[in-house]
Amino acid sequence: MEKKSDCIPLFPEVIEEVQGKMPRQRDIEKVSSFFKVLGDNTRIRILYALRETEMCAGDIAVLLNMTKSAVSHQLAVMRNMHQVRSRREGKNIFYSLDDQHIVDIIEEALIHMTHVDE
Amino acid sequence: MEKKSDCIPLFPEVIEEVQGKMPRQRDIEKVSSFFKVLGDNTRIRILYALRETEMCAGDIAVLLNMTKSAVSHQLAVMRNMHQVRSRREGKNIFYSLDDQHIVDIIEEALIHMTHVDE
DNA sequence: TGTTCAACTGAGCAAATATTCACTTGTTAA
DNA sequence: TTAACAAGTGAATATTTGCTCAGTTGAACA
Repeated sequence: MEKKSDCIPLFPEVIEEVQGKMPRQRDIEKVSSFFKVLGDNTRIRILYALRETEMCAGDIAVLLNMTKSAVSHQLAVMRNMHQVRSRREGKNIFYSLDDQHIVDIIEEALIHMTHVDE
Repeated sequence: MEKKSDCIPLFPEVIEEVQGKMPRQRDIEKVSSFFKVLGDNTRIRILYALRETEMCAGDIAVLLNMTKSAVSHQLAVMRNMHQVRSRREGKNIFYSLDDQHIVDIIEEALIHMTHVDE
């Protein structure tokens, strides 16, 4: 691997120790990808909507005042990340949160943010 | 507010009820901004490094094999979001995680992601 | 005071990404 | 089978954003 950093190590032993305790790049990538999907206004609004009840795609678009295409694209992203799941019923496709884990995360985030003044 | 959605409400009563339970846009913005900062490979690596110990900016750059400028920019973003804090000691500036909350979040995320097969 | 070094910062650029637009798919009912 | 409608999709566009480059700031020490 080529050297890109323009810094001289100040505490090489610290760097080495931390180096050894870093998670695998593969796992880090998973974590940041997961958070990246949460880091968008539209997608977070969809999650907070689905926290209340399942909804069909078109109604989500109405709720968020967006086109169904834009919503569809975002739902696909969230489905790939297993944050939402879908179920077809006739012409409609209903979306809901994929599991309890995602509920916990957005619930806790909201509590934290609401209580942070600024 | 202008109408942008190209969909006809299928369950207007559901939409209205969810509408009433949505968090304030202000809070939603805070949450998504917070996650957006977590949704980057470089920044997540910095957080996992600081989980072990405080480090000075240059050593973080060496650890991640990046320029100090690139790291500095990201540290500024994270400092603004209160995810890391800094402390000057002579010519060095040491960075550490801002509070226990951020530790919990990245800890739980890692556990979750590590256990998700794919 | 002047030099050195760690770190920060603003402007610019290249890559990533959210939305739009036009079109396709899949289902229901006439 | 055809019409109507909900939803998905690919390409194009516009915006966001991470990194580089060049220069600045602040602290230690000769």
